[in-house]
Amino acid sequence: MENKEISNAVIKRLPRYHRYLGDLMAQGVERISSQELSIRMNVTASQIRQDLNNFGGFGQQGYGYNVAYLYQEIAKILGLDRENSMVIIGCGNFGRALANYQNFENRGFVTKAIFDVNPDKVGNRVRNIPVLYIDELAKFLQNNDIKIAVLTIPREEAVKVTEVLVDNGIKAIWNFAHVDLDVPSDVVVENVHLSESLMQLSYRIAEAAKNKK
Amino acid sequence: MENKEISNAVIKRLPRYHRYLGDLMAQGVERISSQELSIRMNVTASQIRQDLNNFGGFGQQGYGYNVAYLYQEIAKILGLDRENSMVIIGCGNFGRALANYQNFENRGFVTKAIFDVNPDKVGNRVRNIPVLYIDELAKFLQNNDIKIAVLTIPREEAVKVTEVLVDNGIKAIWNFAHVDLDVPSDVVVENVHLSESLMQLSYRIAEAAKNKK
DNA sequence: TAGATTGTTAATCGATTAACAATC
DNA sequence: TAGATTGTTAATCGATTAACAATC
Repeated sequence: MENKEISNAVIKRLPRYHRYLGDLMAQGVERISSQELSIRMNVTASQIRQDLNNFGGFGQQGYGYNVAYLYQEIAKILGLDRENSMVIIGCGNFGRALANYQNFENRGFVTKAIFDVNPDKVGNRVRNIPVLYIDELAKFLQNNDIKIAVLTIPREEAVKVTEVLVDNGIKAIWNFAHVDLDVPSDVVVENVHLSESLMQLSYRIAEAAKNKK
Repeated sequence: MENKEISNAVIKRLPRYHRYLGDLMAQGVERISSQELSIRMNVTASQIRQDLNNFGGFGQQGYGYNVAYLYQEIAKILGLDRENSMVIIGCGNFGRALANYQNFENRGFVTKAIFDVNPDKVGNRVRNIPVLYIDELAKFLQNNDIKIAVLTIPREEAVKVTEVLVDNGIKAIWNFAHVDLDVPSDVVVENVHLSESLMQLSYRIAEAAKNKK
């Protein structure tokens, strides 16, 4: 009820905590202090404690944090304790690459179908996931409980398909199209703008070159 | 010389300005005020003016900004006015997807070669880009002026290959491997952690579900 | 108990927004 | 010139870091 409104900065850091804790578990580490973890992750111990305390007290004074327990709690916070069914829109190189990525499935992100406009691709399977014709998307969404739609299609198509998705109750979109989608406030969009990421890298190269002079 | 140290928040927004200005150009818009642009981009006009003034005064009082000019200036700031040659390490689904992405080339990011451990893949071509054996990487870097190395390989391999890259003078890494690379301070790394992006989306889904109750 | 380390409050730092004088 | 809008300074807001009392 009383929602403290977690800041975006914190949310972005959660998956990284999850990863480091998973690595620690794999290394057989049982407990860790915010201090030790801060050194490994190259952040401040204060930040770690502040971040975690947004969600509750997971540690114990004088002891630190139990790695396995904290790992599990963060997984819960991130919603990794349930299945997130997905559809991928666009069976191009990217769509197929994502469909083939076993790792997502391990974390509960299961792709149920891939959709494409190209009739030649329809009927194929990618790692046992059926490729369906894009016109069947609306019906598919009505008949299946899909949590996430992944958009790996060009911008114009992405804008059009988003309407179909929203009209058919999709509440989460993972958007690889290079466009800002306009959706109702109860639909969450996570953008992956690869060309923007590449441009940031390019900026830093240019900056480094300038500083050398 | 006097480097004002541009904040990360600003750098992240630059590509988005670039995109919106490109769209405006395509729409035939010649001039735009920070106010108009702020409405389209859903940010404050103040932020736009502050951001741009980190790099110089590109506007004119009483007029606003010339779209084509500002577009070009931001492109320069982002280093898009020169060629950024790349190599892609890993000819899996992702490596091939990136190699096939024509859009990068249009912005000056040209892939010169793809490297892989699998001898079966070596000798093939992806859109005319040769696939070479990973053992030839060091020699290739010595004989070619490569700006960016793109890592689309598993984490353990990524860590190993990074050593080869750094030893052979690579100063920029676009890292798709789910690991934090340890590099000297003059090497810039831009991470694309897809599973972290997906987890953030998952968090927001979980959060929305909680708030509904 | 003494030592360690959390949870949390207070202080600092940085980024965003507001305001307005400068100027086209 | 009058109106519009920038460039920039000042005010506010939020996030990070420091400090320390609580407590295991």
